Amino acid sequence: MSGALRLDLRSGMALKDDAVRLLEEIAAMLELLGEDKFRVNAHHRAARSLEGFGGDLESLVDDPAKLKQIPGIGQKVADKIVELHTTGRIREHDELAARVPRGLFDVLAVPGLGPKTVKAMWDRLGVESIDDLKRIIDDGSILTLERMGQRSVDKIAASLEFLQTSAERLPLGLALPVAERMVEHMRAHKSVTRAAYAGSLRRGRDTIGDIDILVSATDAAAAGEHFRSAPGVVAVLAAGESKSSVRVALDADLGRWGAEEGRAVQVDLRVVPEESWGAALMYFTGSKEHNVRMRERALKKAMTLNEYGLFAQDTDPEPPHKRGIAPIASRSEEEVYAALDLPFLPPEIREDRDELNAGETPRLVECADIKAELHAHTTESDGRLSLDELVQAAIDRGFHTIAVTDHSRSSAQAGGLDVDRLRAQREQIERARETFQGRITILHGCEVDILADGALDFDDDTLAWLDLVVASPHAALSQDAKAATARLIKAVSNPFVHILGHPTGRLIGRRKGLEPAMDELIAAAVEHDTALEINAHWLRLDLRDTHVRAAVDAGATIAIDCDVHALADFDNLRYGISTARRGWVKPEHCINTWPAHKLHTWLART
DNA sequence: GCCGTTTTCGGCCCGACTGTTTTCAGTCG
Repeated sequence: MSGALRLDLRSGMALKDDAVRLLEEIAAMLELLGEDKFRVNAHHRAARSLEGFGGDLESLVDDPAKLKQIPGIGQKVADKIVELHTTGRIREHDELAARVPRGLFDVLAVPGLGPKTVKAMWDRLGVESIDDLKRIIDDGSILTLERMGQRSVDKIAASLEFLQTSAERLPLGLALPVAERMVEHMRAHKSVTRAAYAGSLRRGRDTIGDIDILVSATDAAAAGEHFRSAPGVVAVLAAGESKSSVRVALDADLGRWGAEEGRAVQVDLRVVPEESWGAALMYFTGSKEHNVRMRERALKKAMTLNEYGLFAQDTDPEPPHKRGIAPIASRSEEEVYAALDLPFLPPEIREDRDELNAGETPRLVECADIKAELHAHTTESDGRLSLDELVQAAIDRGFHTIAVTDHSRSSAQAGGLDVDRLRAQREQIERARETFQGRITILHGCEVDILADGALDFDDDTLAWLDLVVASPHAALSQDAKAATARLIKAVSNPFVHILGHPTGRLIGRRKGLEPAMDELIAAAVEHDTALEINAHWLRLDLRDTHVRAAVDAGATIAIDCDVHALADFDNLRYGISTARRGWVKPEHCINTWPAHKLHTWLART
């Protein structure tokens, strides 16, 4: 196959996704073959760094020097990415794959099994798949391995069971309520002085692997016991002095998400002394990569950082907190950052994406900044709120503007409006404007379908007549990257379109959505002054964080909208805000924060 | 394999828990 043809086939995010996967696999295979651990780690790190890279790999591949500017990517990995781009393969990966059975990746994914154990199973017992693992458990031969007793086997068997039900990461919107209940549960205990959730949940990632709960308590043992007996706990995985792990059933409060029944989420508890709260919260909030950077920075300043605090470095191998040494900083995160000559960094940006060079604490957008909802449905299409109910809900939230944006005709399953119904809706809008006069601005908009070829559902006259146009893709969401790029660029280039709604159409864990060349789409949005939406529903969060960062860097305008269909959807704002903050969105970038006059002037620009 | 406000060579973050061990290896975050 020629390079040119291959180039056409590979675009959008495909190259990045493939590179991340192959680099991770190279790392895993090197590890299973017992290769140098620093080389293994370098591949892990390159993959993680690439994953967080928001730009288009495509545009960098012609200039390997630019590839090398991505942290963790040096000459060798850059060469591999170029090789992947031009040939569709990485020779080193092929060679390793010929030596390491693919099924071992599944075995490696079993909680509690790491490379050392899997390698021993493979070398000594010929395990090459999950089925082989089950076989050596059933026939008892697993017990012949070094350091392998019945208790370990029982844990592996339980992990295999767990994998059947909870292999995927959990959407933020399902995890956060569980975490908040657990924090409340811990605060209710008399010995608990502080409680908070940490981890990727506190960083606001769109999905989370497990929930981290941090508490300080006067009686650590009692707090741990209280934790392990919380409502919903279905299994206790670990019960140490300062650390406990449990699994909590998820199906208790899922309501309309019946499909999630039977799932469980792991919740970890750490009990720390009150005086270490800040260092511990920082440590357990992560990310891992951010923490590594922080420790490296501490070392350069002759200090050492752990979850108990920041300490002056010495040569004693015993951890400083066990020797009664007073930390330089530990009580609050602010204190620790300050001692390392850093501004406080909000949890959402702690991803080792250059945040240590921020200079000052960035003023990121907050829920309280949001003064307008610009994407909302009523009973006229597939919403559950009447027009008056919608408007009242917006007033209750202190908004100065609410836009009514029911679906257009092509979204027939959602009761989309044709031109006649849309025109007729204006009468309702006018009546509501009288009813709520002086209390809020009601905009008559529409969420107009972007058809597969990028054409919109209504002609320009109709679009121009509306106060606000949200253009969104709803169908043909599996078209190839090239078609998707052209389609979305055509939409944002339409002078009557104000906002590109849920640009990719992804549904987290369920549907991948479109994969346009994001740099090109962002550039077009900047050129035509079209806002890119962060759809706040926790199943969408679309744009995703890394693309938001790329958009902000390119000078794009952002809209954060709840895509309201029911009253509770307004509460999804927090998830959209998390994603925005992860993308370094400041209030001035986001049209929903603008004062009424500025927003209305911007909308009326055409 | 990456990286450099002490370095282009020689380093590479830190601690808790578990299970199997008479002192520690493996895993996890």
